[in-house]
Amino acid sequence: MPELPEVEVVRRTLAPGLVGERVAAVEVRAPALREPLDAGALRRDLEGRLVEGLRRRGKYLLVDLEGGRTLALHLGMTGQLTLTAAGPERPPEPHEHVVFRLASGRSLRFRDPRRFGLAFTAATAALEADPHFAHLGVEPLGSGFRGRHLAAAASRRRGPVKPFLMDATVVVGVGNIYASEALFAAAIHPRRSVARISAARWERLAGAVRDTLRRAIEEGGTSLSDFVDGEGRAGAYQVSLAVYDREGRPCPRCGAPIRRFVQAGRSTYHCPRCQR
DNA sequence: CGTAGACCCTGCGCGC
DNA sequence: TGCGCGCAGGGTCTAC
Repeated sequence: MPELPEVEVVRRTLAPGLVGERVAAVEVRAPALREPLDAGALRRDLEGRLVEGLRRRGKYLLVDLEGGRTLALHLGMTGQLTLTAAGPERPPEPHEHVVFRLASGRSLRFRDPRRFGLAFTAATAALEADPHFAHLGVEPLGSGFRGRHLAAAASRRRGPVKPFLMDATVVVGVGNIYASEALFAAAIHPRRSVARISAARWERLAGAVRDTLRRAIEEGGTSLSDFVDGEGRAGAYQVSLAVYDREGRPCPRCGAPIRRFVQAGRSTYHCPRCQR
């Protein structure tokens, strides 16, 4: 579910209610997500501390805390981060694995049924060296992301362009939905070899990735089944999807039926007429 | 070295 | 209605 746009939407909707707040208590209710939760470290690094800022790196949400530590959260496939409303606290729902109680009386809830998510802390100043981040590639919405960057990364690689685009060591944040969507926008076939893409097409693809992600953020993200923002609201970009989850439906550009096939174990959607 | 496949986990929709 | 199967937006590890 959560690719870069969804994580960015969560960041933007959480920031007003979270930044400047103080963490009163941390309750760990499930022992393990993708990695075991270190309840002691979470309490030590968060309790009594002010939240100084909210950032994003790829699909990670970064909560900077007073005292030089940062809480890193990853939503995996089904993760949700929501702030409870002011007033009496509701009891935790199923799959709410971590509850961050705030001094205001509200709380930040981390819910993740499939438990592919992550929650851990690290020194703010040394985040880039953390094994979770050290290998990550460029931010697609940053100034360093151009066709040139993709072409350079591709020169050391083989194989089809769609899994390449989803490789976080190349560029971060592009998951299964937006890889299909960006390739459609750039009119590039997902099976095309990275060795057979011209400089002009790499430039077009980089632009398509940027535009697709930006538009999805503006629309509040894609809610196919369970994505919600920091206030519990669904996104709207699912109605703007051109190809993803639209097998058999007409291509919005030419009307040909959208096709689905499996690539590196994931569903890929494309228009066989528009994408070459 | 790079790529393909299995695997982690729960829930849902579908066909029978 | 109930059951089994396939599939799902993430990433990592192993085997080639």
